[in-house]
Amino acid sequence: MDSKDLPANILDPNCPSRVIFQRIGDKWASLVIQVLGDGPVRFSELRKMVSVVTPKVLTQTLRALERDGLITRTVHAQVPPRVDYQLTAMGESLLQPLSMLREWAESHVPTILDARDAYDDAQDEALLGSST
Amino acid sequence: MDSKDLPANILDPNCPSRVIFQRIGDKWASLVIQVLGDGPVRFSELRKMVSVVTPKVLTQTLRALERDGLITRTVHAQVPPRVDYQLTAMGESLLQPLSMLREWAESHVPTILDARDAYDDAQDEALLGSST
DNA sequence: GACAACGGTATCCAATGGATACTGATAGCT
DNA sequence: AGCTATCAGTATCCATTGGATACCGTTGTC
Repeated sequence: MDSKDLPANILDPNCPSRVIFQRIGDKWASLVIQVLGDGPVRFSELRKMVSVVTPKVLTQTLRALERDGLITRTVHAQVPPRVDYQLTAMGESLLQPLSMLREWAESHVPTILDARDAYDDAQDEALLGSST
Repeated sequence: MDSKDLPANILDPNCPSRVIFQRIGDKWASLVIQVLGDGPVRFSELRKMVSVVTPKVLTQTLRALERDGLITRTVHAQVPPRVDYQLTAMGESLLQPLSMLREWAESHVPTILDARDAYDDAQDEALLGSST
């Protein structure tokens, strides 16, 4: 069997769902969306809340999210400028799946840290053993 | 208020949950885990199923997942060699949150593609307008 | 003894991410 | 009038990562 029996396949590199899946998994995008879950936030606030992201990368992330229709960008004609970012309805629909992931991550922190320690110790021993 | 009233905070760059959250969001890791959801798979099979990933990057991904205790690596003493990768119990517990994300991605493909087209068209027009 | 199968490494180059400095408009202070 | 601060970004440069490709070691088969 091949991948034909899967529906809208994320495993197919030509399937747009894969691209979208990876946009969600982007290092900063998912954090931004979760921050915006509480309402509109302006650029400088986002920078503080999603620490530590450089302005260039934050801009890239926001543009990508805007392009995909997950957030809106509202410029207020003021000086100094004020730009608000806000989730769209589609963006909000991402909050729940994302928060499940976040909960998973938070609840498995200790187990994973233990696994890392054990793995690293095993590596160290293997190295020591091979040199003696 | 600051971030103190959030529990195990993903937004805090010093919190391990953030690192773990981003490992899950890794471009290849999440795909590998979903492929392994159906049972153990050997290296070369993984390469085919998670197309298109280079061996170097696949190895990096697998080592990282192994280190975090999400998968196990089993070497069979054969020639040619056979190495199976398999989810641990913790790895399996990730399947459900991941599949929710996958379902979200798959179901929103058309909307997002439309949003992209609209955005790109608007950009094009803005460019044309500014040059005339 | 050449070749194929498998699970990787090694090497090199391109793309991405990140640190830092800077811009442009204006309001407020001195 | 000039200096400074605020804000939302750009511009520039460098480090890290990701990716393409070639190659390796082992052993069974021809």
